[in-house]
Amino acid sequence: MNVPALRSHNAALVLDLLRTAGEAGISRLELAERTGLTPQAVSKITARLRAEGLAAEAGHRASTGGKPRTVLRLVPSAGHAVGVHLDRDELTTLLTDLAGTVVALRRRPVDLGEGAGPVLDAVTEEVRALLTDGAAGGGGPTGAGESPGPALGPGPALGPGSAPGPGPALGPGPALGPGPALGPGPGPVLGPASTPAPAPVLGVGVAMPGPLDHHAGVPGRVTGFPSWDGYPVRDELARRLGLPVVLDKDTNAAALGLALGPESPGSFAYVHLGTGLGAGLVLGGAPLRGDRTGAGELGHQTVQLDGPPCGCGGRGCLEVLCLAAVARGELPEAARILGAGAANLVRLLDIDQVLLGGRVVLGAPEVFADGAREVLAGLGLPTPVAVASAPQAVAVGAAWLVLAPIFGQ
Amino acid sequence: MNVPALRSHNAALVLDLLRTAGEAGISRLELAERTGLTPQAVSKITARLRAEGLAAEAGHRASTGGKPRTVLRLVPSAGHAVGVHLDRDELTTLLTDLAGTVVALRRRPVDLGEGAGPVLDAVTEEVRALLTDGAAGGGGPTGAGESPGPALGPGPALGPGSAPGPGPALGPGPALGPGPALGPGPGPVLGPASTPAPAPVLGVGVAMPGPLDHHAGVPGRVTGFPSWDGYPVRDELARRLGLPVVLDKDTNAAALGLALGPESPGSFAYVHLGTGLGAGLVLGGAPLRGDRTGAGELGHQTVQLDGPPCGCGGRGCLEVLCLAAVARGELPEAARILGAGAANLVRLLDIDQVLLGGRVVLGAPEVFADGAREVLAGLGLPTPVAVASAPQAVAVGAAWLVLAPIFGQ
DNA sequence: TGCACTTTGGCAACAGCGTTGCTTAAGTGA
DNA sequence: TCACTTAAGCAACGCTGTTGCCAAAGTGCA
Repeated sequence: MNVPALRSHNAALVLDLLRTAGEAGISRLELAERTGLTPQAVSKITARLRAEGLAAEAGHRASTGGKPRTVLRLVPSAGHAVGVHLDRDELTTLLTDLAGTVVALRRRPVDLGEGAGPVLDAVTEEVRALLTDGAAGGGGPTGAGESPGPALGPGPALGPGSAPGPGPALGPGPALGPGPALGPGPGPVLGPASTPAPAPVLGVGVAMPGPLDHHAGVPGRVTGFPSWDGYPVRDELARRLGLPVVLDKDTNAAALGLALGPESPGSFAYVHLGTGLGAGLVLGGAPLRGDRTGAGELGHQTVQLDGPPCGCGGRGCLEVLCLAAVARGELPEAARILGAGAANLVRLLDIDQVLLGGRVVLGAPEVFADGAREVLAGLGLPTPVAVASAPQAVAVGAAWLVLAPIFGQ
Repeated sequence: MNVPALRSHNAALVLDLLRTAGEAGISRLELAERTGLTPQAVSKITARLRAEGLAAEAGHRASTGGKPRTVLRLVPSAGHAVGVHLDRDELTTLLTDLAGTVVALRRRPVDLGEGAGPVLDAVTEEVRALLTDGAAGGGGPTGAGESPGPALGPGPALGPGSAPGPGPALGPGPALGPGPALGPGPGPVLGPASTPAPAPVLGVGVAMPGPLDHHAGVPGRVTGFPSWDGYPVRDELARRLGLPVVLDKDTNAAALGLALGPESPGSFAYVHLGTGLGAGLVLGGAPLRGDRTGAGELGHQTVQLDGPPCGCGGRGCLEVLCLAAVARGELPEAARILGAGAANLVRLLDIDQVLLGGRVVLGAPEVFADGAREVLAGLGLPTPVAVASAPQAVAVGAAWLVLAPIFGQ
């Protein structure tokens, strides 16, 4: 790591603390404590962030006998990201601001079986529509002046992005390079930017079912739709939209979104029961992808030695047992089986929480949550179980694929 | 991260590359390529490392039409670590150099049931004996002059250690702080140190069964021996030996040692079948501990819904089924069950290799390896299965608990 | 009302990081 | 012998976070 990388690193550190502080904000001295940097260093860094339009002062704390601390906040409208959830039968596209708040949302049916070409046509249409229609207002509740809608196109790069590391591979297309920072630039530095430039769209995150090559942006095996295997989704979409594109598995994206959202525990599993059964794992705050983005293949865990055969070649796979129970209408039994799978995760990975999601779960959230809770309690595990209720959790997570690197995640 | 932390970080980066290069060594330009730093920066960093006695020049590569590259190597004898494996019925202590090579080894029976006091007496005795008897020679095959044996005692600190981060908690006792570096210091910088100071022992790593609080250095629950629960093993041992002590679960330590040893894949699971069944997980090169050091609890994975009851409150736990088969003398069946557990790991975590170890496995290594291999192959998983044959794998891993932070791991 | 005290946060000088530009060292090949 | 190539050190430099100092903006007591 060299000195510019150090600068990016610390800026991302501060930016992430601003993000997690949310609307409550955070003072310079708190930032210094949390980062381990000196107050003076934090002052310099936040001054740069304010000049770039990413942070703003927002009131003061009560005095404790001296000068009151100035509260700083992230300016969510300083950038936007597109999240695309490409499910087997539905396409969800949405636009979020820097804080991950959904600004605009579109949904339409789609059939992955039609093949990559027609489906990517649909994605392109939806994203274009989102960026022209949905681009009105949407500024956060900062009160520091509404910004105009996000501007389509590459635009200047935002924040730290040049540090070599395991971040998602962005590109080709317009790269998120070091370059000059976004916003009003180093011109008028005083206070909130008087005439903020249109906040650019930083990129497009795409979440798809099945394992894929996350770095190359190529699906590996979309079960049931072999025509997608190896299709260069990322490069093709980046070419069409003129924006950086990141690709990841649906459950991984959902887990990322939940990890960076509010009230996220350090380690948790997002268990998704929809047309299939999968999990997204977040360990110590970081999503676990695996070298082949294959991590989280919960559906084909053997939980019944010599049980009923599964299409994967195994026997007694969790997915088969669980979905069979669902098909029989025995939801409590399905919940019990799902609970056993969740308990295995909790014990193996020492995680703090289980989040359930997916269409089947959302059809009877309490049944599944209670069923899983009961299994865990029976094993003496106090791990809380909750339902991730937002139906667009995956699409929001897809947008976080773009946003996360800005915050050093 | 501040500037001194940056310096430590890059030094650790270079040191780790020197370590992995082993006896073959690595040139400055290769280091520059691999770290992303400029050749000049690498020159400065390696000059410091040579001045500290941690690295040395060792010959030249063949010329490719210009000045031949100078090969640099780690000086393994520049530091030593003690590894302690405290098993239920046996105590293994060993001394390694910086490269993790075992320099001296002691073994003796012990009974954890006697309680912490008497057992720690034994550990103290063994470590003292190791450091006085085993301290003769043992310098690596560097050919750069044999160093005298390791010197007991705190001595000056070695390498980077002040960076705040998730490294193992060392201490209290003599801290591995920033302080001046080990070796001849910035006096005579030319060539290999002419009269190297005795290489100090950097600390003691202890591996024990069962989950424990890794940061506090306190065992949580040593199954069958409740008298250990909550005993301050780390602090007590650090006080007696006057050395920093790090504590971890046995399987985690073994996995760490295997991860940092030669020929380690990026992600693997070390599956240990001895008096119990557990696993150490290494994902992307980093060991997974979990917040409560509970990760790797493979033994109580449910693989037979509604199967035979287990002492843990569950039914159909992998450990119960597997050990029952062993007790019946049906080793191939035990291997098949173990293979199913390993397959679950491979699929869930997208790992590259399965390493088997532990007393039961070592009693019939081929039976278990073949049995597990067969299960994986039947599921279409090409993941290689190997046996970690060294009986002191856990003790070596314990020593790596001390060494790993030096290399930024 | 006035003054001492506390706390925040910016300005300026500074040490030290990796980088850049250049030079020297040490080989190959015609 | 000489031109060329490659490796690696020296010196100057830009920029990082740090340190020392001081102004700003509050509280609290006389």
